[in-house]
Amino acid sequence: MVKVGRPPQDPARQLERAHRILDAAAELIERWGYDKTTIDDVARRAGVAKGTIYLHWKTRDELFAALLRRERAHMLEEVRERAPATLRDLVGELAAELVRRPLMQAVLLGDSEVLGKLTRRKRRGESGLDLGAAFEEYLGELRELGAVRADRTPPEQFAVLGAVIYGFLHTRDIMPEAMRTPDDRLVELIAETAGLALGTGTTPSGPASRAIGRATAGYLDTMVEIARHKLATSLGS
Amino acid sequence: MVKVGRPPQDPARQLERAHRILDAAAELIERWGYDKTTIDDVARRAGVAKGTIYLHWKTRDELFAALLRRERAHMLEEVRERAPATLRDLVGELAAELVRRPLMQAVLLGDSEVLGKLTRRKRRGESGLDLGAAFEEYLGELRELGAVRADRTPPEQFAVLGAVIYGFLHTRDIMPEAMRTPDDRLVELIAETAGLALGTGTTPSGPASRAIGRATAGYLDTMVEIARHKLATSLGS
DNA sequence: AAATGACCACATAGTCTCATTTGGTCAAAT
DNA sequence: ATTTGACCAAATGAGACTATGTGGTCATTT
Repeated sequence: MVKVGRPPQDPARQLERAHRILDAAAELIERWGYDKTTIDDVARRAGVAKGTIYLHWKTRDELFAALLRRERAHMLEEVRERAPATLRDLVGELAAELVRRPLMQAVLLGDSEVLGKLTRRKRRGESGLDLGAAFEEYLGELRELGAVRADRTPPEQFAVLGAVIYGFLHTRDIMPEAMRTPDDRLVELIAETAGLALGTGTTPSGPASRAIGRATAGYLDTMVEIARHKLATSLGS
Repeated sequence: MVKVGRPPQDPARQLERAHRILDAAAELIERWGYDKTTIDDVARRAGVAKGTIYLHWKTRDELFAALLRRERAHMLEEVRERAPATLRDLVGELAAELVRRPLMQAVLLGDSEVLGKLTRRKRRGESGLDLGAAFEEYLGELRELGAVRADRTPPEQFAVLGAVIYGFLHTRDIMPEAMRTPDDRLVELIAETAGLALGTGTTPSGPASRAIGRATAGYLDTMVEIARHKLATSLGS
């Protein structure tokens, strides 16, 4: 009884290859934009044949969806690792990640230079809605803990936060590079503005403070979990 | 000695005609956008011949520049009339005017649907810079009066304000109409956010309060003056 | 002098054709 | 069982030419 055919591959190697392909895609997209990045380019850069890419994803769009999901998952994981304990800090960490992640920024701002034809498709498709729902829930908790103003509904709070983050990031990349606020200062301004706009301005008591930290950690756990799950789906596991 | 030729026209009638032309242009631009609005359309709607328009402005672009300047002057006059006495109220009145003026909003947001090819030209050409300079001066005064936080430079304050206004207005017209915050509530949110983000949170004393009112009125006077002057230039006087 | 609208140069939109590129498949190689 | 790259249909782009529409002018009219 002799063995025939090639033995099955190590799934870990396959995953590693998927990530290598995504790395290649990320570099190319950041440099040339979605429209001008071809599957052949990606394959060449990743050191695999074109067909191999189609072993992982059925279409070009799915490849890029996976890329964006991975980016989001990494971003959220990074934020969670920094363990922000308040809304203000959470926003700060989020902003800090955003300014160093061109892809996430492009998605947030709907930058057609980078996203090309898929500019308007992914926007409210997923990030918008369930990210919004979970966040509003989190805001509700904070409100009961007296950590955010009670004179606005959670959807309004969410709108405020969205406007602040969106506004700062967009004006940033409209500005002539010369007179641009340095990134780290910008992040501070975003965090502080969000804190002032949403917070109550009072210092919470010890127990309340711990509860706030727990709520924030919980929110991040949820988000990371969702992001990871969606990523896993996109990597075909 | 007999009179020859046609008697000179009443300058007041000419001005009235210029405004009629601008009215026509405004309606058409708001409806069809800059690119799709032709001089012929404007002439027909205003009830004058095409050549007449060129008696007022040398090029199409100058006509539209005049239109935008008139709009801005009207907006600022309106705001001044409401006599806001604090930064918060100033922002509120400004926002209220913006949400009801599609053209100003288009300029602020760089809406290419409306502005077409001239999207990126007028932006930092004038509104951006000298509006910015005068505003930063005003912020400096408020700061010395203890009405705004001293932990940020005026350019930073300006950036914050820009981001807030920009962010709210942009997210507003991205949103599906259904789940949009009502305009009046949105204006409140903008004003309040700006107040919280820039203000010191303290209630100023009587004299300080009056000084703040005076500074605000002074700023508006300056802006109205500049706007009127530029408008006058654009109407060929 | 003031106003007009026929007129022109020119940019843009449309159409057709031909050459190249690209997403996706699959028989062959390992 | 995996991986590959030659292969194909379909999309995209380049080129050449025409039709249309538009900003701006100016001889003519009032």
